[in-house]
Amino acid sequence: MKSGDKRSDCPISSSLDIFGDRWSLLIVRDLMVYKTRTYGDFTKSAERIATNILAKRLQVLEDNGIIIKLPYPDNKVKGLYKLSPKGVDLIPALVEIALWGEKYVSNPNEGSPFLKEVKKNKTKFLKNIMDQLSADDAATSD
Amino acid sequence: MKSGDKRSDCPISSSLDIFGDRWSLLIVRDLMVYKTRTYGDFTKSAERIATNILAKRLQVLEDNGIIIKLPYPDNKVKGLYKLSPKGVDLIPALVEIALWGEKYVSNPNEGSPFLKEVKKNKTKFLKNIMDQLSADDAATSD
DNA sequence: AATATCTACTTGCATTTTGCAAGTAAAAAG
DNA sequence: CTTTTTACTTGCAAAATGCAAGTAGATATT
Repeated sequence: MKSGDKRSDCPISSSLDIFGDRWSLLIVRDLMVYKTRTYGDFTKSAERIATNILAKRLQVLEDNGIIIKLPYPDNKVKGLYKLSPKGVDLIPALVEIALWGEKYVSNPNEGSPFLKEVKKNKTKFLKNIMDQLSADDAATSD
Repeated sequence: MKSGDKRSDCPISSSLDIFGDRWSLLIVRDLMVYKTRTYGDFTKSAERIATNILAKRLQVLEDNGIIIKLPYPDNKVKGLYKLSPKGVDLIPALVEIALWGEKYVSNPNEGSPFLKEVKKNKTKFLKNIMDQLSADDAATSD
């Protein structure tokens, strides 16, 4: 988990060194669904992450260039987190995990509208959402 | 990590409740690459998992129906682990994680032959490897 | 048959991570 | 000027991780 210690050169292993825990990908999920989030927003998600864990995960994700912290417009206390391009590129993996989870471990009667779209046309869904999040990137960088 | 406690109904969250740690998906990776492994084989992988952790992860993965433990032919000590169909279905997620890792956190000069194939034709690669592992399923179940 | 070795674990213990509850400091709102 | 909101930090108990060593039964060796 600390930056610098890679267990091996395997890309899967190196990836898991960064986000192989129970929380990191949920943060990415929230940023995929909502585009931007404040610290407080994250604490309100269904899984109820503890604030100390949240702070650490946000730091690791930021250190690894997966998320970006921006100042909140006209407010010096709040911050706004969003996915970087590197973070946006995690969406295909996230979607595959979601599909697996829905198939094998989810309540059958609560299919999310998101996953319904994914199953209708995965390629189209990915292009749409990734383009959208990338467009936000371009917008905020000027 | 214990069976039974789901943090929420989100399929991503529920999936991570099972394999959201630094080791589980490496076990799945080894079974994807090598088809079958003994306990000792796993301990020889590059990341050098400790034997107590390995035993626990194998148990959790077996409890969750992701891997299957078979007797080793003509040997009462050894066991042979392999992916179940549910485990085989994790391969698309694993491949996306590998692609992300190769793009962002891997040594640029060591592209695996596996990933080269994936990048040439992802759909074909997935079909081939998943069919192959499923065929092994059918063979061992009679 | 006796012994050594191999295989799959288990156990003990130190370290690290997680999780909960409470606290804090600065900005914003009233 | 006081209260509230926001983003954290801190202290501490519990759980997970990691290392090293131990064990028990099957297998190979002499």
